[in-house]
This record gives sequence, structure tokens and C-alpha cells, in this order.
Amino acid sequence: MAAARGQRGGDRDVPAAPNAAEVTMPIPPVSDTPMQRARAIPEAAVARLAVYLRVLSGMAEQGIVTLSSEELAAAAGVNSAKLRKDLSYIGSYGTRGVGYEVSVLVDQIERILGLTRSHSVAVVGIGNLGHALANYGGFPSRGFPVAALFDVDPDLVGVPVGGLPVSHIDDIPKVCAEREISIGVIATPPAAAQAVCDRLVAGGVASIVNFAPVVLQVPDHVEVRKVDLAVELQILSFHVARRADSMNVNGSALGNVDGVVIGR
Amino acid sequence: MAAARGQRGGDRDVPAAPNAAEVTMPIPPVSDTPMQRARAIPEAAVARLAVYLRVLSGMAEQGIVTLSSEELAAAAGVNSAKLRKDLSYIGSYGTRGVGYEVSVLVDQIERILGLTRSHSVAVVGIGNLGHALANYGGFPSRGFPVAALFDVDPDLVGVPVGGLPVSHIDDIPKVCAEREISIGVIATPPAAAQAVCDRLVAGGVASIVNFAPVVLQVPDHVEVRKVDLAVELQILSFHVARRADSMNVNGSALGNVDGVVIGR
DNA sequence: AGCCACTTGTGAACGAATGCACAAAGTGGC
DNA sequence: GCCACTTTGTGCATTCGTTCACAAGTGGCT
Repeated sequence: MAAARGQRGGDRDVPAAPNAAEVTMPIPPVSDTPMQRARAIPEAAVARLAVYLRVLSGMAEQGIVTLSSEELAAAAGVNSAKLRKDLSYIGSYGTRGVGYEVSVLVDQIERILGLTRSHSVAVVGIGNLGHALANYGGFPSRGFPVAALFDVDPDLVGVPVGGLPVSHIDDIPKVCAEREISIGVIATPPAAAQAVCDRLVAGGVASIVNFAPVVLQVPDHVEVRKVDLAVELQILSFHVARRADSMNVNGSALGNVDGVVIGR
Repeated sequence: MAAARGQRGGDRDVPAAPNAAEVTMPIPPVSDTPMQRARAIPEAAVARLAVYLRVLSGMAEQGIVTLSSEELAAAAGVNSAKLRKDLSYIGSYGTRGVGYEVSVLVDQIERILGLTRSHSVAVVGIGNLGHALANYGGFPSRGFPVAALFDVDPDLVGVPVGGLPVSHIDDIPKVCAEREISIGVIATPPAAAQAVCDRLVAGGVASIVNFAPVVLQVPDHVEVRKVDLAVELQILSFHVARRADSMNVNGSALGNVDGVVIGR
């Protein structure tokens, strides 16, 4: 509804679909963390920081050295106050009257997001989606090398996909431990997802991205992020219905019979 | 951190990267909406309703007729109070002392989410991901028939993918209008995304799912949901870093040298 | 019929996230 | 060296979302 309307999450996010939560680090009355200022960064802000980082990388490539919160906010699709607040969670790296230096922000956001180390990723389920993920060049370049692939299909095991041979899902715990996988991506059919998840956890993986339309049950120390296209579509559907309703209510559905509105 | 820990959004909630917002329908002092009670349903609740719907469908297939909020909540990975509140937004369809009838809930959630009509989907960008989406059987069966495919590549135009011939992206506005596409899915490389988005909008599409890692600029009446794997990975990376930090702080990193923690 | 055990639906308290508005801090011009 | 201008960083009010806790209803049992 705001002027600068961006996108939502998925909540993500939530949503987008956000099971809200603070990322507070209780850190009892122990002194303060020596380096890494990093106190309580709201979950939502973390997601946005990742977006800022991408926008900033693009800016850096274009040779932009300095920019104001207003400019960055516009490019990231958020309002400038929110942007400044988000940045303030990670420290004070701007110069009043001037703005921010792109390279500094990039460095700091990378530091906070833990991108100074690289995190090996395992993809489980080499179907259409798994293939796409295994071949996608965007991750290795951003510090997320795909270091293991798994599938049940015996015909697929051993076959290299995107330069990496596929292993059998029974070997998930062993291989994950060996290759120090930190993030598991589940791209299997729904029925297999929970079993795969359990094996990933057994292999020491504590971070999972789940593309399967299932609610995974995991121990407390494991973090799951869900990506569910069906849910996204249904959320959009809801808003379509909402819009249609409001038109019917204040009468005069602007000439659209039912369904898609063509004009505006 | 709660006991029943589920997943987050992609807010996409957060998600994932959620630009929070109410779904309030101002509906001035006009009487009350005649049918469709549907007043202000929080964005986050809508995302969860979609999840409940999926869980409930599974239950229905298993022949479950009735269940309590507690049971459904457990299966959906949320706490039961939240679940009941979410359901209360759409009306009172439970029976005190007994619980909910699965089929009733399914019907009502489908009604609220606008799933009584089907919504035609267009997929733009028939690369690895686009292929996966075009072939994925999960959407048609849930009321989201894929009715158009687009790509720039002339070699691909005309070729049927998943039974549907690919059209050229220049024809997006025309084809979308003709086939009454209500949802566009962008699966192109980042550089092409904004142009594709503009054409979808020109074709009357007011709901977009964007897989390209770009912030799309759209007019106010268009709704964009972003699905960004890189962001998801970075959020997980953040939490990994957080966890590692806290271990170093209260001393005694349980025998892990640096990086992945194997035990627990 | 009356009581008991159970489960929903929701008011109200709490907590998190957003947006506003301004003081603080720096720059460049004169 | 001072002033006018710009832009950050943040306290505060507000809005949005989650959780608690309990009254109100329902079915089963005696």
C-alpha cells in the first residue's frame, strides 16, 4: 500500500509465512561480545540485509562508490527509514551528510551474514528442480558451493550432474559428515522429504531449505526454511479474490465480466 | 524457539522478506459484506491457511473426518492458539468439545483463498527452473493450470514443454490477455526479469511470483511474491554464524574446529 | 436430567516491526 | 571559522501479530 511497494516474503516468508521470532542472543550478563557487535537483529531485517547485499553488489559492479539511504532504499524496494534502521543493527558505517560507501556496506553485511566462510550445500532429489539447482551457477559464486547430490534412483547414482556425481540417499549421513555440508536442500517428492530430512540431521546438517510441500519435524537446533510454490500461488489467489470482492462491493465492476481484469 | 518449532516463511515471511501489510478491506461504512464474511485477515495468517489446507487434504485422503485444533496444529507445525485464531478469521466452523470436521475446513479455506475458481498460470523463462515448473504436476491438480509458456530463445519457441508449446516473450501481453492468465511466474535470468514483468503487467497480469534475484518495480495494483534461494541460504548462513558465535562466547566449542558442528 | 470432561472462539496482554520526525554529525562554500 | 545544507542514526508512537487464559458451548455418562 505504501508508495514504494516491494515484494513480500515468503514470509517468506511470509512469509512471509513467518513463524516470527527474535534472533536474540541471550548472552547472559557476560561482558559484551568482543568483536562482532551483532546483538539482536530482527529476523525480518536479516532477510532484507540479504537483499541489500545483492543490490549493493550490483551497484559496485556499475562502479558506484557512494550512495544515500534514499537511493539504496529505492533500489531495494523499501522505505529509507526502514533501511537505515536495518543497517543500524549491524553498526554505524554511514557518514552523515554523505551516505554510505558501497564497499564498506558489502563487507559488513557479508560479515554479519556469515558469508566470509563458504557453506557447502547438498541437494537431495535430482528431479527437474534438483537438476536446476545443481546447475545453477548463482550459488557457488556467492559462497555456497554445491558439494553433494543425492537421489534414490539407482540409475542416477554415479551419474555426474553439473560436474558432481550423484550419491545414494542412504549415504546422506556419511557423505554430509565427510564433506562438511552445512546446508541441505530438499527437492524430493513430498513423501520422501521427512526421511531425507532425518538423514540430513543425522549427518550433522543443521540448516535446511525445504522445497517439498510438507511440514518437516526437526529437533530444536535445526533450522528449516520452507519454499512452497503452491502456497505462494494460493496467497496470490487470495488477493485476487479480495480484489474481485471489493469491486463487487462498491458496485460497478469496471466492465470485467468475471476473472481477469484487463484494463486497470 | 518455541517447543513446536516449525518453519519460517519466506517472509517469506519473511519470509521471508516481508513487506508487512494488512489485507484490510477498507469498505467504508457501507453495510457489511453480505456473504463472504472475510474482513481483515492478517497476511501471515493467509500463508498459514494455505498450509493448513494442504495438511487437511492429506488428512482427508487418510479418511480422517474430525480433528481437534491441537492435532491440526501439531501437523502444521504451529501452536494451537495461533491455529484457532487463524481459523477464527474465516468464521466459526468448529464444534466445541469435539473439534473440526475436515471437509468443512477444506471447503471454507478454499473459499477464502479463492480456490473455487481456477487461476491460469504463465511461466516465463524455460530454462532449468522453468522446465521444472512447467512439468510439475502439483499445480494443475490444485487449481493452477499452466496455460502459457514463454522464452526468448527462438529455438525454443514452438517446442512443446510439458504438452504446451512455448511462445515468444514479445507475445506476452497478447497471449496473457487472450488466455486470461491471472498469475505470472518469472523464471528468467535476472537481467530479463524487469522487462518480462512489465510485459506481464501490460497483459493484465496482476499477480506475479518472481524467482529472479531482482527487486521488481511494479504499479501499485500488482502483487509480487519473491522466491529467492540465495536469500534463503544467506539467512541460514546468518543463523549458522550466530550459533557458532554463541559457542565461542560461552567458551568450550564442543570439539569442533571451525565450521560444521558434527555432534550436537 | 444433570454433571463432567473436553475443545472452541476470543478479549486482552504482550511483544515485535514499522514509520515518523528530529537531533547529531559531517561537508562544502564563503 | 562559521553557516547553511545534507544525510545518518535513533527514540517514540503506532500498528501488526502472537500468546495467554478463560468463558461459552457440546457430547457422553450416570
